[in-house]
Amino acid sequence: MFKVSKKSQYGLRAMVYLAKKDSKEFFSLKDISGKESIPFDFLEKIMSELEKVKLVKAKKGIQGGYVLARNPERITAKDIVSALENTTAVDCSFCGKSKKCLTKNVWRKIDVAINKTLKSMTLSDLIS
Amino acid sequence: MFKVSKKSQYGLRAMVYLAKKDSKEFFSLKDISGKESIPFDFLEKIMSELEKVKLVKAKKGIQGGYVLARNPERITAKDIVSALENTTAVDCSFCGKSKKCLTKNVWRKIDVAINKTLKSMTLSDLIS
DNA sequence: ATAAAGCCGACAAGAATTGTCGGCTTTTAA
DNA sequence: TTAAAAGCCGACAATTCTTGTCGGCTTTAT
Ligand code: FES
Ligand code: FES
Repeated sequence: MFKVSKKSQYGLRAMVYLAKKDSKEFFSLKDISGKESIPFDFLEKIMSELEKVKLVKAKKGIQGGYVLARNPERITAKDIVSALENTTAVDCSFCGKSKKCLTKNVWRKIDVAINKTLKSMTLSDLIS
Repeated sequence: MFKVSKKSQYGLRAMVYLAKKDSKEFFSLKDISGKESIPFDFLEKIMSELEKVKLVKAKKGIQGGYVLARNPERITAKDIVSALENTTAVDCSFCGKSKKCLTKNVWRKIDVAINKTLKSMTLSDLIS
């Protein structure tokens, strides 16, 4: 519970890697997975998801790879994590039955705190 | 990821239930599990863990059950969740290899935010 | 003495996470 | 124009975590 998934760890590390380069150059999965010690096939899925939400651009073929889709200061940790996780913190099957639940507020506040924290950090912040 | 476990949901609900009663009376697993729709056997393990860290007192035999070990205003959501979960938010196998990791700060801040939030709410707050 | 409880350890089912594979398409460079 | 380098995609396998169950034991009030 509240444990950071490998997927998000890998995803954020890969994005920070690209942000550090800060160029129009494309970097391949092979390169990223090697430098960041991320399982190649797993990273492929991760980058594919990040591409679908337009955080990175992909190019096929020789000299292909990935590049950030926008400036590091316009990509937050939340953008990345939200793209990779089904981020519905509380999923309570009892909520329907209980008129006014005294515990829901706890989980809601945690949800808010997590999202606020994630939103407050951009890739640019992380590499500076 | 960052999903609230049933275990903590159940644990907190059970503790709030006891806090609402706010008496020296003992309430049985049967009672709590019935009123809060929590699987009996699962709740038994949960309460047993809460007893081990002295958040509740248990009494065996007829008329036995559980009661809060101290005042609701002296029990925080964090006390309860920490007792039930292995709460090491980040567990990164790459940390050893990377001299200075640019992403660790993200996870550390989230950890802080979660704990601060949990710590800020007592059972007494929740039932008022 | 008996019944109502909690205690404990083992274990089983289910779900989520993590990782792998094979074959496909696109792109570039020789 | 063809071969190699890359990304794309869907399926699936391994592992781990969560959730739940069970049987037998001990303690306690009546
Ligand atoms: S009833 Fe769903 S969180 Fe309380
Ligand atoms: S290397 Fe472990 S969190 Fe970055």
